[in-house]
Amino acid sequence: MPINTVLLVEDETDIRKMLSFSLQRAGFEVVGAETAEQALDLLDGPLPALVIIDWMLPGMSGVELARRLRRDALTKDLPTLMLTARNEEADKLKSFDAGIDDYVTKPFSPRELIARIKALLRRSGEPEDGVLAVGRLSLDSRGHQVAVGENPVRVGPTEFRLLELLMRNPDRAFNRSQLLDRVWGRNVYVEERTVDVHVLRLRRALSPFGMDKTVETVRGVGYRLSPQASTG
Amino acid sequence: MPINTVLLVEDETDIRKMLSFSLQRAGFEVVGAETAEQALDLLDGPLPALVIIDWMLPGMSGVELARRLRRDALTKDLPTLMLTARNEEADKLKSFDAGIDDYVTKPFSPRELIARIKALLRRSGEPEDGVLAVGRLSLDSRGHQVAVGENPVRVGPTEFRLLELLMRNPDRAFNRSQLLDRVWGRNVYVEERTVDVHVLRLRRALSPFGMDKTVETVRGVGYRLSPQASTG
DNA sequence: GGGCGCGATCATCAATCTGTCATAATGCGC
DNA sequence: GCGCATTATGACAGATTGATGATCGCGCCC
Repeated sequence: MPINTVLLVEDETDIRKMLSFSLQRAGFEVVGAETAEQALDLLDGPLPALVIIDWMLPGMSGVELARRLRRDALTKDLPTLMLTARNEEADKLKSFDAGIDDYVTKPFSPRELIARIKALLRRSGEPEDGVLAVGRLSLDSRGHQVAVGENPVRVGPTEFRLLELLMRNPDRAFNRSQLLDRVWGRNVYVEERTVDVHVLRLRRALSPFGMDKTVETVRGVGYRLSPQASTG
Repeated sequence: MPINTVLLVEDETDIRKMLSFSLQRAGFEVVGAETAEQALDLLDGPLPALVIIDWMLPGMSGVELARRLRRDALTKDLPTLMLTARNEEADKLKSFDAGIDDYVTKPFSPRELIARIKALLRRSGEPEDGVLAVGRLSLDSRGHQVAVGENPVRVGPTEFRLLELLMRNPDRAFNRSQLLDRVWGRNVYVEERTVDVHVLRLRRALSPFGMDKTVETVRGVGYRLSPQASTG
């Protein structure tokens, strides 16, 4: 289930097909489910970006499904949108109470639905941008933190930027000049050999976790981050 | 502007008062603005949790205001809700296009409005009851109280807002400029180093409970609240 | 008017980071 | 194995950056 996937839980085949078509036109991947149970099964795999739930479902109701999603830590942040034929205040409140993020009443125009979906996705947008990971090594650029597994790793500012560049470009070798340009900034006069020292310091910080081999020397060229070597 | 504050941009006094009343009953602090311009001024200070915008405003329109909020890095994540007397599809689309998160048509019931507000805040990760918790540390934005376990912690107003921001964004590093913008408000001329002093005072208030390590220094950047370090 | 709480600055001290060098170690071609 | 080229490492002095204590001023309440 790719990132721009929408899980559509709707038992009526016609409506499901129609919606699938509209959603696909708008650039979404659509995965359909006919029942809440089937939806829950699908959610055991990779998560979609959003779940659209029909109010009336055979078996477990849409509201109950929403409630379950909200209860499970894994799915509780999934944006959800309720689809319903009824337009009653009580139903709306019940939906919101179940943790639904938005509520659309049939008949609705596909355009409105798309607009609402986009608004929802914008809000839930990209909360976890900036977390790079290579093997057990992770770097959170927003939080300015490096860790191996659960263990935080202390690195200085320069080593942080260096690692960040390398992690953004795994398996790519940089020569010292490129590293100076991109980590230190252009027009900064620093001896090329200085790079070596910072690579050393970075390796030293990673070595207690056996990840020092991850930053490889490319003789005659420079350095490279190699995901392979992480399983050292 | 405490965290559970709602900024209400509505030029008609009667409606503004009515809504303020409902919102306050529901536990929100309300700050009113009569024009988009006034709202923008207010948003130079500490940010509210949500902005409610009337479609029709004298001067800058509600849609334009929404668009501006979306454009500014500081306010682009603020949940927004549009209030309108019109119920036309085109308007809705225009609103969503301007980055509005939800859209409520007059006449609406206060209950529905509250329900939608709560749904929005839930999505943006805002606890509705105003109690944030990180480890044993808890902060009640409504009651303006901080505690570690059962022990209340005395902190000054500025330290409170600072902690509030950090607790809402755990594991995220802020530089001093961002902290000044979001805690002190924009266009407030305050020395960057002043942040250090308030961080110090905050740590000092937390240290009797061993929670002072929770506010971490990110050298060369600023500060970060780390749930990990709380188990000190 | 005189405490009092709070907030902003400043000066100073301490911790950490940085770039560079000298020297040891290593890899590589022959 | 040899010698050259390249990289790793330890040490260091200066420069940055953060922590801390003290001070000053302001608004408020008695």
